[in-house]
Amino acid sequence: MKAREAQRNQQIDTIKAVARRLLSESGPEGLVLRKIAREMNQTSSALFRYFANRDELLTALIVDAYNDVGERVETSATAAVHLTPKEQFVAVAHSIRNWASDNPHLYGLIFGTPIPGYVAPPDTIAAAGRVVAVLAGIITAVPTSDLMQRDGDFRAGDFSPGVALFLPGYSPAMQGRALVVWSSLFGLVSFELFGHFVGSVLRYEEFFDASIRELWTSLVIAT
Amino acid sequence: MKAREAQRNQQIDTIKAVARRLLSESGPEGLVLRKIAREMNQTSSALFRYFANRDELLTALIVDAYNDVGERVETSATAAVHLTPKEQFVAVAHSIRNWASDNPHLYGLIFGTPIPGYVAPPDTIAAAGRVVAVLAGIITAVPTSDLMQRDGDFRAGDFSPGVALFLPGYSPAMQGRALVVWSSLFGLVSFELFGHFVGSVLRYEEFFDASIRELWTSLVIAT
DNA sequence: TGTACATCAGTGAACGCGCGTTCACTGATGTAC
DNA sequence: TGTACATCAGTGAACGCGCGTTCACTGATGTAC
Repeated sequence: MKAREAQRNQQIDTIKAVARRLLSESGPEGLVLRKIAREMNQTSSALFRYFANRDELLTALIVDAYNDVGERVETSATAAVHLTPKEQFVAVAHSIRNWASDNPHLYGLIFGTPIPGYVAPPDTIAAAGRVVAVLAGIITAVPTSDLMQRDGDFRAGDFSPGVALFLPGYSPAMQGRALVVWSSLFGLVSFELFGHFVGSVLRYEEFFDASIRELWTSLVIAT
Repeated sequence: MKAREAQRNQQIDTIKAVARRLLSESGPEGLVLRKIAREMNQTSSALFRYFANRDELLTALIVDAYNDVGERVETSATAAVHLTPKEQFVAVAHSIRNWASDNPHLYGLIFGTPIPGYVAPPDTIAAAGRVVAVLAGIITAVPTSDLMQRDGDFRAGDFSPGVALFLPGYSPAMQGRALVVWSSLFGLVSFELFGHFVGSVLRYEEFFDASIRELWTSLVIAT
């Protein structure tokens, strides 16, 4: 029972690894079961012992991807815990960007255009929350007196309990700004990865670093 | 010559219209030449009179999409020309968001995950510049004394002549902030459209409005 | 400890399907004198 | 204005290909007494 189960798990890992490589080479439509089987010197029908169908494999890859960024982000946050919140934020932002450029195909899978007809299962949602939790945690570490007080145009009631879960007790304005910073961070990564900065930005990493610091200033009072 | 040419153009338009519908229903991989032909009650080989191959049709759709947002943005900017720069920016931002939610499949095509192996032809680049030009134009309309003076972490030389073309004579910090605002705007739209705000945001349009105003404050001195 | 039985991994053939693209062709529409 | 010729749109058959998934099967690995 032990040996068989271990071998089974290893087989699943191999399938996913090959699938990831195909994905990176030719995108979601290049993710072809028969190709995977061929690369493993197996019959395509053998794959159905491990995944009921193509969609199930795709889902596994997506969940893995979320957990992969999640882990990377958590690690970098832990390593930066002795730094100022701002530097923690910068470190975490870079870890997201690095993960994205190490795994552009996976990044595209989870932060790019959704695959039509594909519906994310609950697993995905839990895994997706890890990055958000880390980012919210950093904001939580900022002394309340340092936080931006201005209310801006965010009014109460614009948000659901979702944000409040991560930033309980914070003003709607603060929650709103946090959401903006969160999505802006991914907007920067997407624009770089998807080629929209070509011709406009030269040294991407430096630009990203400065941009992230710029975003942070919308959360705290200028020092 | 006249009649035949007109009919030809109309035929091209029909093909593209059907292609867009298929795209919206089942994404890029649902864009199948034989399906298009079937819907037009034609043979699939007839399509090759109008597009040399599938890629050429895709390119046409992409260029059209860029021009479509471009036009929409230019129209809304013209209509808002009598307003303050901030309100112009807000108006233009909403026009982008509205276009995106009217044409989510086209938005995904140009601002989502790039199609692997597909290389954008120069036509695309020119068309893509229209939105950028409008956004830069609004910044240009702000009196210099109202612009954010702080340099932040943006240093000279981080950018290529690309930005300078749209914002000539502005400080690297200002150019950098403009790039951040630009990508953040699309980050907000993408997160909303691609489902990453589900559970966190309730009233999307209000949230977007407030977010855009928040972004603007990074460009101008608080009033 | 050895044997009978159950479980599981992988095979190989097949089903039914759809795709992009080519090519020789027909027939209608336009052009030139 | 009428006729000969050229251009173009669309046809239909075919090429070569690959796909996801099913199913009856073999043979090896584990389990229970």
